Amino acid sequence: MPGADPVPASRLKSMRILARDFYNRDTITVARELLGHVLHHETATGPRAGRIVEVEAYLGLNDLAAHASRGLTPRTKVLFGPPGHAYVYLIYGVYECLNLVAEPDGTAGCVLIRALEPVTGIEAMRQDRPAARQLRELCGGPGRLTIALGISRRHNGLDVTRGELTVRQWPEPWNTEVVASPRVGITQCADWPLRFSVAHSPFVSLPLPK
DNA sequence: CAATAGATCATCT
DNA sequence: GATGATCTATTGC
Repeated sequence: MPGADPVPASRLKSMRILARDFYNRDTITVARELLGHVLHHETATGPRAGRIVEVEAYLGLNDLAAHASRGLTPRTKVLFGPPGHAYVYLIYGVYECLNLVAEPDGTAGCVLIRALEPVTGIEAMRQDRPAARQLRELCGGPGRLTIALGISRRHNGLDVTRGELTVRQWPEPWNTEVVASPRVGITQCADWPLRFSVAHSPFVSLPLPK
């Protein structure tokens, strides 16, 4: 059996959960400040968690790359709702992507979680992602990390300030260099630098920011 | 290492 | 009926 998790379950539970005020701000601030904190899913078979190292901000009506730019529809309802909730959608009929809703109730905005540094439940993640040969591939990509953590559309609309899916504050002070670069895989607003990643982290997804 | 094709379906036109 | 906020395997340089 390989090495133990960097963050054991007991330590995970002692970390404070980010409260709704954290998310009740402009989307870009929320996106940048999410870096370094820990996405935690308490599954039926135990905790799985990873430190957030890469995100993208998706704005409101003026951001044509954002689902919310089409206005209020059944799908985008959660994006226009209160902050601190999960927005999970199916992409290309195959993968699921996790976003965290920002901005006050009534204003759209969300942060796509793009990559994690795995810290808890690594063996369980590997079982669900056999294609990942390297640790860096386990949660390096929005579709990959949802599989690794067991997150799916059944989490859409969930409150992430309590319950099975939360974000926990990294306990130590952390000075990190944040890199801003264009978002991945979009055609509209393709030059807006709304992808934020931890400089020099080996867990950031491809293509690497410039 | 870079480019690309195929998988597959909810959502909106 | 077209279109993706992607991943993987495969091909080609």
